[in-house]
Amino acid sequence: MAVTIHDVARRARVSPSTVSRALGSPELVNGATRERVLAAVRELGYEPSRAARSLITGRTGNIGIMVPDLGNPFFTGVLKGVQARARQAGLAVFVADSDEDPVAELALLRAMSRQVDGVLLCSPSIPDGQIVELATGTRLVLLNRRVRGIPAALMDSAGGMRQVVDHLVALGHRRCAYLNGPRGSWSNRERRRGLRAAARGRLDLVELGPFVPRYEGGLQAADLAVAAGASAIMAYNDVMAMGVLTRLRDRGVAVPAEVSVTGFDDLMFAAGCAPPLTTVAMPLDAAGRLAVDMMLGAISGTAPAAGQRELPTSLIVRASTSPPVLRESTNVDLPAVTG
Amino acid sequence: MAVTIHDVARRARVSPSTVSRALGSPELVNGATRERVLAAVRELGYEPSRAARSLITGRTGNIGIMVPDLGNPFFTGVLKGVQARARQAGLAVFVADSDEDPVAELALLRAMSRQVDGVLLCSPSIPDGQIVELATGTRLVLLNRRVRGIPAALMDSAGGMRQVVDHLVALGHRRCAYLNGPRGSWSNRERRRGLRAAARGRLDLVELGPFVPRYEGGLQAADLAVAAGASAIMAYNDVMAMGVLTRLRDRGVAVPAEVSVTGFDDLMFAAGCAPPLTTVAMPLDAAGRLAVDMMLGAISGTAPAAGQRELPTSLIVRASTSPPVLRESTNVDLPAVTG
DNA sequence: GTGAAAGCGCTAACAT
DNA sequence: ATGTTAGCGCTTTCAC
Repeated sequence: MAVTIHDVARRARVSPSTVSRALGSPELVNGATRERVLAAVRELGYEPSRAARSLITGRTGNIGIMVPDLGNPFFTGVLKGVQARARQAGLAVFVADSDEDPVAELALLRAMSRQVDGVLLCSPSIPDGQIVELATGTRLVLLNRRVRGIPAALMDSAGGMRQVVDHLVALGHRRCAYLNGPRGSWSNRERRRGLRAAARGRLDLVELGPFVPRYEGGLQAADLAVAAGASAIMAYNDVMAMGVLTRLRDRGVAVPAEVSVTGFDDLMFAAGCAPPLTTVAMPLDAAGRLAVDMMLGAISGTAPAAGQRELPTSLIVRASTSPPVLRESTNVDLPAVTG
Repeated sequence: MAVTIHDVARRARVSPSTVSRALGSPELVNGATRERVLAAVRELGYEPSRAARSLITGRTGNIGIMVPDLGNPFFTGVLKGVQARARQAGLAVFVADSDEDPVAELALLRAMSRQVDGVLLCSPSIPDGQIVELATGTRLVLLNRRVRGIPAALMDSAGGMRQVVDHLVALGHRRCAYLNGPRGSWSNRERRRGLRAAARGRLDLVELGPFVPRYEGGLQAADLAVAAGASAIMAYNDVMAMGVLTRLRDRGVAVPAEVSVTGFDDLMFAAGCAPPLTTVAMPLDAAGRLAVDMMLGAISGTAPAAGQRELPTSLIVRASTSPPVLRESTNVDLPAVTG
């Protein structure tokens, strides 16, 4: 078996409580004794049992994070920030992937709840009511989702969408398509909300979808957007935008000359695709860290439990957007030729 | 406080031991009693404390996974498989991101060791000796790395590289560049090993680098490869290959007409970049699952502790490779014009 | 088939 | 400043 506090105590010729104190509240023990204890700890390679400790303190030193898909760089970006901040705070991180299955999600959450001090929840799709219910049994901090009364680390998606619209309007676009993400998604609702507000009276907005928020969804959506006569296509996220770019290229539609395309998220490859994608950068890492900080506050009881903090987003302009020159001239010429 | 086994016992009018048995070894308790207990469990929403349980059983029901970078889709791909299989087995997963820092890695491993039954280690860079040492104190399963005597879930990188070489040779390439990944990386050694073995006598091989295995590394490497007169560029991984594609496009070098490019890993965007990338698919998910299975075997003590299993890889041919036609003709023409 | 008792490794009163 | 005691919630002998 592993070395216990008794082994250390025996070796340092003190009682177990002194060892415990030397480790947890060093100021309470005599300097010389402390040295002896610490030496014994080092020699034996002693590491306290978290299980035993948590049994008595009621705290585990662990937090959990639940995400819908570990294959999605959006969530792993957040996870990376969570992990980094948790490490600094001496917390270990449980990760659970619900695979977008709400039933599995609830089960995982239940199983997790007993061995964490709180859980960070990335769940775009489960209903508000269930989240509220969950929050009664488990300390919860929401990520990228706003529910009344539950603390949350948010990213200003609506603001990001507004920046996209401002950009396209400034370029001269008048008729634009939005490719909706999943129907129940909070992110999609937010993005669409910001979009509609910004577009009102300035932009002829065609809403398409919902589509699956993947490459395939983009392939499918591209044709619909072209058929709708949009001079710019705003995709729900970068992955869909990639699909759009591919499909347009295959059909011989020039980007951005004939159609402009925007994404959302600024994933790593957004800079590297062809053409480089104009998109909205989300502060994933910062949001992850913020969520942990809020959790830390909630655990220690110092912070107001229900704060919601929102991080700014920013438009990254690259080469996939331009004024709608060629298409405008096509529109103008064609009637002339035909008529 | 949360509901304990005593609460359930009182409600079901039995002793705590009976509750424990009803949950853990149902066959040992009378049918009617069991029903009563299970009902009480349900009504109270009882969830056993893992901490208390592990204190006595010596098992935690947790496993840990250590990766060098959660921002890298390669590792999150593995993580996804790990998570899925662990969930099936009723294990919870701790995740730690060492951020490629060997010192942090050791510290995290130590901190983790007491609260997991074993750890899955993805560590391309720490020395073999340290891994062996680690394995004495902690149950270890290696991922994508082979160290004598330590169980491991492997992917046949060398075989993947051989397929790349076969493909390029078949297309008629004779002079190819390999862009090395990080110097100390086990993956890079394996890929290079497979490459050299396959290239011997068939290919004029130019080795460049090491480069940082990122987009920027590819940008940098592309120029060197072109200068070296290679008709095909084999990148250490897809992310570097993306950088290569971008740089070549910016310089007006046609892919694959003038230069063929290959990647490694078959990340999601490899199909969506321009041109779609010929690359080697790694069984990330399967490797993650396999590693958990091996861990399960090691924990239950049934499996031979030091097995190493290797999963096959497969070449995915897309549009970034072709016979070196244009370049050949350029080579032929240019001297004629100049001379 | 069920209950009583002991103890896993640790911390937090309470003594000294 | 240090030791003693009790018990966190659970499983597991050992009786019955």
